[in-house]
Amino acid sequence: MANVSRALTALADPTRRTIFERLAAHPSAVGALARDLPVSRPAVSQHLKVLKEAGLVTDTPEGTSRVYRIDPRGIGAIREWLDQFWTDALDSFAAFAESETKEDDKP
Amino acid sequence: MANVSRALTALADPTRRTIFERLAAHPSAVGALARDLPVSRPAVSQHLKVLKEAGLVTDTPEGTSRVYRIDPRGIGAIREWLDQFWTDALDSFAAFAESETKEDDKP
DNA sequence: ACGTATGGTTAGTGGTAACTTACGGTAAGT
DNA sequence: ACTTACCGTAAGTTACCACTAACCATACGT
Repeated sequence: MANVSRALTALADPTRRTIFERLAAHPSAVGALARDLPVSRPAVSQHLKVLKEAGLVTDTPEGTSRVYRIDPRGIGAIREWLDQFWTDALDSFAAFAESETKEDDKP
Repeated sequence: MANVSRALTALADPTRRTIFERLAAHPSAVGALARDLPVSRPAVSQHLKVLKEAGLVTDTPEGTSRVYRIDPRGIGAIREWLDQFWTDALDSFAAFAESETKEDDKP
């Protein structure tokens, strides 16, 4: 719940979403990410820190480099949070839609 | 995709998440929401505008009032976006975890 | 031991977004 | 017609966030 808050704020930034999608394709190091992005390397490093604190990515030291990969638990937390409303929203919306169509039947 | 971007940025704000969760429980008007929130009524109105543009809520004029309800399509868009990485992330993470345990077997 | 390569951290700055106050607009009741 | 209730919009202020520049730390190769 509290982690969902940070996860959503983390994914709200377009640059962080790009980094996240890129890591979903294949794990990468900071420099490799910065080379293909229009921002500097420190910026990428800061974004990765936010993503890591949100539980969305994990880092592993690999020699002198540092490889970042996606942490499925972060995505899972958001999914669970969304599913909390999913069925209720569908039911509520279906009931509303039905009442609307009934409204149209009025003479 | 472009809508997912706005949906995520919309849900990133804590106040908007509160409004969203409250609407998930039961549809409400602007004034009713503002009465139970620590922000002014125009603030709630602005937040609802953002949520509406993100496809997360819908509004219906009801007499002099205006009732807001959740739009399931917004949640669905985020779910689909997440599912795009869900399986890949699980596979990638499982492979990484396995390689790590193999690493532990080394003498 | 020294140099190189790769990353993380801090200070400072520009832009953006959330909030309040004030105003205008529409619908129902008298 | 006037009043009341409900809502949206505009302008302005404040706070926060993303970014760059500069610096420090760590691991590999010679």
